[in-house]
Amino acid sequence: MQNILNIISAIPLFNGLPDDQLNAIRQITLEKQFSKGQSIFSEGDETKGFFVVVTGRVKIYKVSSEGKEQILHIFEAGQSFGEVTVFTGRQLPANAEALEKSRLLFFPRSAMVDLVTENPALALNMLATMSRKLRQFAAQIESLSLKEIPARLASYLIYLAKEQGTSDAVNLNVSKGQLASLLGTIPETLSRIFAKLSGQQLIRVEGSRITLMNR
Amino acid sequence: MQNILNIISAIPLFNGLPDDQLNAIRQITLEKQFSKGQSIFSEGDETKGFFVVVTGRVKIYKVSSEGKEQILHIFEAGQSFGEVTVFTGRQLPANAEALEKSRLLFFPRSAMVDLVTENPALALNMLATMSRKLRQFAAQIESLSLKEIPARLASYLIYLAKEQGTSDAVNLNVSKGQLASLLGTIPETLSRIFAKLSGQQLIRVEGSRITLMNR
DNA sequence: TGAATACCTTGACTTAAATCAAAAATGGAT
DNA sequence: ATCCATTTTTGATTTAAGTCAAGGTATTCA
Repeated sequence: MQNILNIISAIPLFNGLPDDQLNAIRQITLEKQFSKGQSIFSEGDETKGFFVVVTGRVKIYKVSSEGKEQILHIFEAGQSFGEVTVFTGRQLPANAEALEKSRLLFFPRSAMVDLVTENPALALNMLATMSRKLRQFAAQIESLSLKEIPARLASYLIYLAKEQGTSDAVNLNVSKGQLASLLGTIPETLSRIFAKLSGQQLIRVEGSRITLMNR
Repeated sequence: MQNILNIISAIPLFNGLPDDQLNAIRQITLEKQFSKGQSIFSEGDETKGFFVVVTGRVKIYKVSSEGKEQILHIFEAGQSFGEVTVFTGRQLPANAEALEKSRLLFFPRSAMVDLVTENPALALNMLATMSRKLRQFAAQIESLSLKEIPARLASYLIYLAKEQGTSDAVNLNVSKGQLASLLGTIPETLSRIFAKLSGQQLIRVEGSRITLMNR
């Protein structure tokens, strides 16, 4: 098993913190394992702390009264989630589930509040992290309400290409059903859009590998 | 004119701060006036700081390439906006415009970062404020993608009733056109939905006064 | 007061996407 | 490999909401 201190120091949230602070953080860290499909927390649960992904992937989602699922975000290694209510102490606003076998670090709420209080650099890091999330959410709201689905898919593919450092071919890191939920639609519709865009020679779809032929 | 210190101490963001800190904040505060319809900042502008509404109302919105507007939020007295990029130093992700004659306080970025660094209580307040915004955004994403428009309108009316402390009658604080944008739709559609719900005796619409007859 | 402007509503039509249903493809597990 | 379960695709249909166009109602300002 990898040294927890090494893992912690590599997490963007804790970037640039002095060693004694990293050590203090290690003291309060708990390690948790989740298997594929396992629930991490549910909407309405009380906040106990927040998580950082060490390995694996976690989806954050909401479910409508009719059972339709909307994915808010998918978090990968190094990213934190669940901190939204750590500082307001309310109920969690969404569900979290492991998309695959995942190793997470857990930071209990009150200990974390203490640490942030004592450590301005940590507070600034957390503020920056939350700012980034707010920006992403604003983009997602824009996308959901202003763009039709082919345009949402296009921006997502371009975002993925940037993410993966490739300019013309991307690997979907989620199933097409999950992607549909992330884009705010359903698998049937997404499938038709893939077919349409392929027909127009805009993309080429080979399983979960998509080639962009015309940005 | 009201004492700036009094105003600052009444802002939720600065709740519970000691007097010397409030004084330090006053030192960096600038006061700005905006007339109805005046732009406060635009998407892509560089971040210079953030704002708190003293009087008036401000809308934060995005515009699609076809010119359709989506309101992300409307801020009223005591609420802050624009802090999303103060801690990451990137371009502003949306536009801000005064909905009416508004008096705002402006807090320059670098001075604010210094203050937060020196004052853990302020850092926690800011974290709590941003958490609340993240929660609201998550709710908005859910609403936009999981609910059809009559349901979005219903939740907004119920939210307004709670906000205004009335159980059965609410006053729309925005024009119906603005409300349409806030709900992610267009005035025509909203108008039809008002007509439909009135026909079903679920609400009664008298100008900007809505009576809820059946929650 | 009356004109001008902005705001709101209604109607006819179009369209994007959801639903329902079923077939095809994929991918593990034995 | 073969079977089973899940995921993905395709087809027919429905539906909610957007578009375009025109009329009505307020509001504001001179």
